[in-house]
Amino acid sequence: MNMAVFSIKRSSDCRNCESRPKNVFCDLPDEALDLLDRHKIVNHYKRGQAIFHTGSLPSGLYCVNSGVIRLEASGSTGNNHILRVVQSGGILGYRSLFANEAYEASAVVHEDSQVCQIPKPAVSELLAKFPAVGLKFLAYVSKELRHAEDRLCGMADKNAAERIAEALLFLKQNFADQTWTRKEIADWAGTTPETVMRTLADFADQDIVALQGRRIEILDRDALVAKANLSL
Amino acid sequence: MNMAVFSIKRSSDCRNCESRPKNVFCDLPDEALDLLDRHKIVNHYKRGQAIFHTGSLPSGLYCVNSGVIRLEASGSTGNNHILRVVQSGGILGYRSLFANEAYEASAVVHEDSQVCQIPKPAVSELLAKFPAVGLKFLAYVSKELRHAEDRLCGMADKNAAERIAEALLFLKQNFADQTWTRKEIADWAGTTPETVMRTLADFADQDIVALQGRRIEILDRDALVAKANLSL
DNA sequence: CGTGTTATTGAAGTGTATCAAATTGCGTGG
DNA sequence: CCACGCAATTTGATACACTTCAATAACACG
Repeated sequence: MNMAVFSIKRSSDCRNCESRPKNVFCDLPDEALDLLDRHKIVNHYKRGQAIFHTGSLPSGLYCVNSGVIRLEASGSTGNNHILRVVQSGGILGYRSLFANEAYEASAVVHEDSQVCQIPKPAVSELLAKFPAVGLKFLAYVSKELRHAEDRLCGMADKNAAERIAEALLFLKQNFADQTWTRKEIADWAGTTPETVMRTLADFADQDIVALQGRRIEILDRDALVAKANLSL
Repeated sequence: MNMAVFSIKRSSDCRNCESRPKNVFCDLPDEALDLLDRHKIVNHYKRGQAIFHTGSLPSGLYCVNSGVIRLEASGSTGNNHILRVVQSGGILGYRSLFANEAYEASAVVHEDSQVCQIPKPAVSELLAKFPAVGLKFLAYVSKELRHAEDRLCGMADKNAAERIAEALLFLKQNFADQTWTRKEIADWAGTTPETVMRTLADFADQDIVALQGRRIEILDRDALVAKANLSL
């Protein structure tokens, strides 16, 4: 919950940013990248730090350079939910900014990260001068909407084991070298750490995963896919 | 499941469309409205008809002129889910079009509707010539994303009664003169018709709602809000 | 005025949360 | 670098909210 940023500096330039080929700014002309360069603020965050908090108003976009960040929404009852997980090439804070709403979730650093903040006025200027960026974002948000609605359906007609299998596939596939606690898996799958544990033990019995301490290794990906009962 | 459209005609013009002030096209210049007018196709659909189906590819946008349309996703187990409900001023098919994906849900007419179809090329032209439209859509999709993620959290840490109370508030508030079956309420709230029934009976006992046959009248809105335990 | 759909109520079964307690593993500071 | 302390894991027992199945009643529609 420490919001302090332990290092602020101007990075060299966006043109050579290794995360750019993977994000919405991938094929911008140099002029646009210069615009970003002039206004961006490079920040470094350590694990556990929050980049922004639920309820506060967005002041710009966050472009993740390196590291991993969780988007967590905290329910009224104290339960947390991991809405999204973002890494190099991902963007944070776009939903609230474009909808002109307060943040619905907090961005918590999962692995030490370098993040560029692009102030709101610079984003506006970018969108005004390069409309193609807006369309890129439109596609990005639209895909995220599908993802959210998919999960919504899954919460309703999948059981805990199916959702946990799905969570394992998602987390391990996209963030292979990260460690995820039982609670984090539960917060993603919409269940409890105990149920995650029992399900993992069950999967281990069937040699689908291997549990070595708190590490989880997927042994039989196909079996896990079958367990997840994916609709798509 | 009848896809036949029982009437096709060109409407007078978008400028005088009574749904426009409520939608993303609200403050477009005349030139843009002319563009829409030249390309749009006005269709009429009857209750139960599908405007598009899960899995098929989008060929344009649908602008709802009048009527009510449900967006239904059918799960693998046969359960349906109502993802969104759209009426005059709403747009359909935008998510798939912008994400360049197949439809994730089917659009089923709930109340006889008049819908304008705007072919994909016309949408592209509109976005290219009037970038502000893209930003409008960006805000629209971003808000929808919040809605979906809100519901996602609700599915995880609310019980059936809370979700049903929420569903009643949503459906009755936005679509006051529509009738909703127990199954439709269940499909929205992520539960079963039986649980909806029992919860409604419970609410009726407490004089929160009145049940007259299959009509539902909300007697005590505040009590229902309390039952829903809204976070926002 | 039938006929199929929706509503309604009951009974039974179970998946999953909850609570609790012991154990393990990890990071931190001495 | 080791030991300590705390957080995460693990397992068990219990409870109950909800689904599921079933059967009757009410309604709406052609």
